[in-house]
Amino acid sequence: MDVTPEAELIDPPEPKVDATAIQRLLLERICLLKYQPGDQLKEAELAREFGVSRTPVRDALNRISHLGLIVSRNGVGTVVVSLTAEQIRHVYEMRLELACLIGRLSPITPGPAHLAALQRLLDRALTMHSRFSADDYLAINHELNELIASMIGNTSLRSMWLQAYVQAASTWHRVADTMGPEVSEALVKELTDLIIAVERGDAEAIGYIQRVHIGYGFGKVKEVYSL
Amino acid sequence: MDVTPEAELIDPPEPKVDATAIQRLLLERICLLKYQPGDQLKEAELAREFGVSRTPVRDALNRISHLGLIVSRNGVGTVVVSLTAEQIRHVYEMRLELACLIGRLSPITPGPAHLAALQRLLDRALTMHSRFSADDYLAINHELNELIASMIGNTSLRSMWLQAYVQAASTWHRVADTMGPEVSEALVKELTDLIIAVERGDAEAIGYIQRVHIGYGFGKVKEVYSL
DNA sequence: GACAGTCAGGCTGCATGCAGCTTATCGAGA
DNA sequence: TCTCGATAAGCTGCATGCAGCCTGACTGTC
Repeated sequence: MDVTPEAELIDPPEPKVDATAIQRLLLERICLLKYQPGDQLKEAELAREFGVSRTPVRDALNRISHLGLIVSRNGVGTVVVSLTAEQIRHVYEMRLELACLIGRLSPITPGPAHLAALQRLLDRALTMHSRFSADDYLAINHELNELIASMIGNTSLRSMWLQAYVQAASTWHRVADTMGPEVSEALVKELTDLIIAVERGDAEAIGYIQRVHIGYGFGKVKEVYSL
Repeated sequence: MDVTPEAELIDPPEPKVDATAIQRLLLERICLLKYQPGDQLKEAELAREFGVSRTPVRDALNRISHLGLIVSRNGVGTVVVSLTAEQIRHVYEMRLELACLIGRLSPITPGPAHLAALQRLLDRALTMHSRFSADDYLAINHELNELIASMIGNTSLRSMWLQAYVQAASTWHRVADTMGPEVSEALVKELTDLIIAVERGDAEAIGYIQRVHIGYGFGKVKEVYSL
């Protein structure tokens, strides 16, 4: 990991990294399973990686601590924790309910931008379908979720939706190994359904499509965690 | 733990204040309207008050920043922000839905401890009823909400319930002035209903009682904010 | 060989100083 | 008098050093 000063001058990969950027990066890494339960997030190490001091890293860790996905203990370290089986079930049961609220609380009708974004995701999903990759699947799913969030009119619901998504995503590390092309097909079908719903301007359908998809994922999680 | 009398006279009455304690205190002050929108939470000032440096204060502020009730801007300061009328409506609509989920997602049957706590709150509410005080009302309501949260079995729902409560509570500063004995009566009725439900072991009723109460509060908020 | 005690290494929590940004105030010029 | 620019004060963001707490390894003893 030692880098010569010369190499450091040559390799400044992340310009302008502040606490907010670090927060987003850490959360993304958790969702994309770059960090998995048990991994240690050492402040000094992350500070070196981002080329900053420990302070903004600490700030970022504090800001995402409310999600319950990381725990800092004095003298020990900051580790990514795995939700208990009960917590996982609770999060998924909650997501099923939240999905149904998307169409009921201040629904917004998606525009052409949403449709185009969905088309792009569908293209990527179809491309991946020929050669499945868990990482790609997670990335597409991640972007899809943010897109769905942007279609949620109720700001409070949107916040909780994103929160529950991150918590659920953090549990997929044990599912990722068992994932095959069938989840890719399910993703294609989900995106197709969403595109149809958006084309028809059926905002209410979006939530229910999400509910179906979450239920599907819940089933896979149940198997792995024997809930 | 023993302190010399001299030190006790000099020292502030808050021993062992770390970032977690400051976090709880700040949130409580927001819920109890000690801090209102527009107020500045200066790190240095809070640090002096709690007898610590700016660092744990910063950590506490960062941890509660996800609620959207405070905003820090470089060079300006950290201020308590007022939710927009739309956000307030969204939070309340969300709380109405969350209340209905209490009895559906992993309901837990309250025990004698919950009943006793409710009785104590009812006593305090009845005492206050003879001489109304907005501060006392908010304090009782605050403790009641934490008690309700302890009756929510689904951990994810509990977290979101508390989150939505804090956001709603931060908007009551404009309602507090118009509050009179009638809200005290409503609180007494709510507590009475809750006690009856708990005595009957009717866990499902708790959520619906809450929903009624939230709807009542929503009505008052609507008037003040002309939603 | 087993076990308990000790010590060193490493990590987070906290204190403190500096830099950068923003705003308000004051003064000079038109 | 009004306007605009400079300046100073204050706040947050960041860097850095120290203290306290855990843990794991090592060693001396039984």
